[in-house]
Amino acid sequence: MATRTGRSQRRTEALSRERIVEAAVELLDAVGEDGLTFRTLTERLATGPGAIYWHVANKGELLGAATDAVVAAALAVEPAGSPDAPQDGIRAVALGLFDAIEEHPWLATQLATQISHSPWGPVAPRLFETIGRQVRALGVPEAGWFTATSALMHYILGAAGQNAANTMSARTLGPDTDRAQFLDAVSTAWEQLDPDDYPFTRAVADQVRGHDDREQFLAGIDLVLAGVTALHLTNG
Amino acid sequence: MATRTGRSQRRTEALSRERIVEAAVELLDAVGEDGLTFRTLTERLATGPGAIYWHVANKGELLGAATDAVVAAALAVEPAGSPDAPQDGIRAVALGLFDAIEEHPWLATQLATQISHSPWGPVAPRLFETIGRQVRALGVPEAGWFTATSALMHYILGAAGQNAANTMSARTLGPDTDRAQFLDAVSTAWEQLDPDDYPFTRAVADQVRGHDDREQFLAGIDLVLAGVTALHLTNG
DNA sequence: ACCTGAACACCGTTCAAGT
DNA sequence: ACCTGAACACCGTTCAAGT
Repeated sequence: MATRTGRSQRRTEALSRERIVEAAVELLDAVGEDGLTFRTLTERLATGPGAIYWHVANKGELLGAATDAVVAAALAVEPAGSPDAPQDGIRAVALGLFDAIEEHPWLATQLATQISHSPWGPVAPRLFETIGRQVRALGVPEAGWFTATSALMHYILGAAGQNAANTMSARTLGPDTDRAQFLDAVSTAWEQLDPDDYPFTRAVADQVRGHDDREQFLAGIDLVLAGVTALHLTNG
Repeated sequence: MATRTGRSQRRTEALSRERIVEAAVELLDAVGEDGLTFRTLTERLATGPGAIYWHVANKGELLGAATDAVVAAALAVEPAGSPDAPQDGIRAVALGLFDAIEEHPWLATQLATQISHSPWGPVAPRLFETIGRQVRALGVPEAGWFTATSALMHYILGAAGQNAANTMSARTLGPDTDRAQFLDAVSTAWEQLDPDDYPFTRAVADQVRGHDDREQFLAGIDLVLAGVTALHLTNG
């Protein structure tokens, strides 16, 4: 009668750091950040906590490794050949991260945590390098590399995370609630804010309705890119 | 002999949601996110967990209230009279948040968590409204309000958070480690990355050395503002 | 209405013991 | 070298009982 969730049989393959990280990612995707515990993880891997601690120092390191693995996979898809428009390279990287965060909603919070708890860890440099190469390909002079790359990085992480939050919220409202319905709900909620305290937000509420979020995300990228071009007189 | 930490005597003032939130902020500032527990909080307030749960639904709500309180205070300082250069309004708001995150480093992670866990909560609209008003004052046409405001908001939160992380890391390295020394350490670490995998980051490492972070932060703001101007032909 | 504090279920982590 | 699993300290939360 005891319900066997997943693969709780005796394990055949040997344990390894990669298998543990892989299981952690699957668990994060399936049950979210709060659902990943050493209990659920050991059950899934059919082992004990001590075995996991043999391969991984602690939970923080495990979350870091899971984050890095997903980010690395997302950035690896980046097309090698540069397209005719140099800005398409950045758009591709940005959309890759956008999709990854949407597919793994826990990624948004984890990226913020990783970057702010250990900026010297593997995640931050990986992101910085990938985005930075596209900035360089854009023809930005070296003096502007740091500013342009970090502006793009912060916008991408923030906007994609915000968007994943919207997707999650829509799911919470009901499994059949789609994005349009949710944006409609947000729009309506904003329109009901106090007119004295929130005149701007109320005024903008209507714009949110009917917006395609991917398009909106790219509009933000283009805005930052316009700033890069304006300040650095890139490819005239 | 028992060490009485802080004000663990019998409490005189009545408990209230505000007093609880205030104590939570003080505790977060003093001992960080992990140090705030219902144990430490009840000790500081000389009460029991049940008393706190009478005023606050759960820990998440408490963290949300603490975040909102600090953000509201930071944004309230915003100067009422608009200066001659319209961009100074945005710079003032941005620096206000920058300073708040630096003073309360837990704010960076919490802002990300709050915005991504409950975008309908008080924090996100408050930020959006305050930044948005400055965008409007800039003369941006209504069609661009949403894109411009969210681009600025995401850059501000990301860059200020990144910076707070640097400050914290410097403190971890040693109490007498100042920012210049830390940036030097980061610069050196980046220069030692694999040349094949991180050519861009290595090339930019030298720029990081000797940069003033506040100046760097404002450079990013100006980059996004340049994008706003370029795309919307604002106050040409 | 507001507060007390013991109790509960659960968490991350450790470690002596096995192979 | 790698894994087991009981045990530990601690956490957020509940709730019957008090005032």
